[in-house]
Amino acid sequence: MSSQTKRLERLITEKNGGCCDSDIEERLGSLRSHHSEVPADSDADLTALKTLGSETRYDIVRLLEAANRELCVCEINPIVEVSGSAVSHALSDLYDAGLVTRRKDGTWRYYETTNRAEALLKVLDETREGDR
Amino acid sequence: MSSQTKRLERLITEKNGGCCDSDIEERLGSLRSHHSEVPADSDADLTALKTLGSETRYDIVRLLEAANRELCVCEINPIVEVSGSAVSHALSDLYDAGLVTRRKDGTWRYYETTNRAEALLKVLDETREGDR
DNA sequence: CAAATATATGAGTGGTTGTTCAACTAATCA
DNA sequence: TGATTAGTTGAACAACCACTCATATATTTG
Repeated sequence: MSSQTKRLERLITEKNGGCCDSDIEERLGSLRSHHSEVPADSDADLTALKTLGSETRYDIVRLLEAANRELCVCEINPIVEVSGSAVSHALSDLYDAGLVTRRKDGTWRYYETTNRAEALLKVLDETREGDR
Repeated sequence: MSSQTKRLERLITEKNGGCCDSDIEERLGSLRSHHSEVPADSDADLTALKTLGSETRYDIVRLLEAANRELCVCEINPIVEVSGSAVSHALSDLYDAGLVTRRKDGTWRYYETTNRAEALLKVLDETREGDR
């Protein structure tokens, strides 16, 4: 028995007044089944969170959301304090992560937030310091 | 004039048929004001996103959410595939980020998701591949 | 077609992050 | 008090990330 399950045995013993092997298996099985409920494409979730969780990219998405319309790269560039190249990298990452859409118009490129990005920002606004 | 604003001048010229310095200033001012709407504690947002955006920590929060009750560290340890120390680090980070609560009971430590964490997971579930 | 422009992409690099190992604290119990 | 146990913390290090610079692509214009 691993040291991990020994601790669990002790917890069950203390709580239930006793513990046999099947109790441990049952508890572990229950926890594992919870764990397997993790959505199939949790990778997409992780990418979205990771991508939005960097200052430059977060700033850009906030700007797009506040503007409430698609913005040209040349409108974003002068506002964000990194090189044009960094903005381009950031927008590309955001696009790959499903957080912005892209539209070409001649030599201009327009970006706009997706529902997912907007929903995430909304939740952040709504749960600010209102934690349990 | 910076190269950044030259591009913007060209965009306004093409779209409006003309562009003077005040047009550029007006557009820049508008964009800057949008940008300043970024919530005061965007740091907390960034921390939350960054913290939830790592596989181990995301897994733990998903487990806590699915269990729908507080879990002891010794219940989390056998499920997640990293060392107990890594789980402890992860839980500590999640706590600092406002994504889980902590409760001590003798030598045991119980963790549970916060509203913020639950709300974020819910949005991820609701916006999965339903992007615009 | 050549020049200019808007943006994208790749390589390189310093800084950040997630993990493990070892040492530590706090609580229980003999 | 000493031993045991649950969990935390710090140091160290490999892996990863975000930036800049240089270069490339695609579109428009002369």
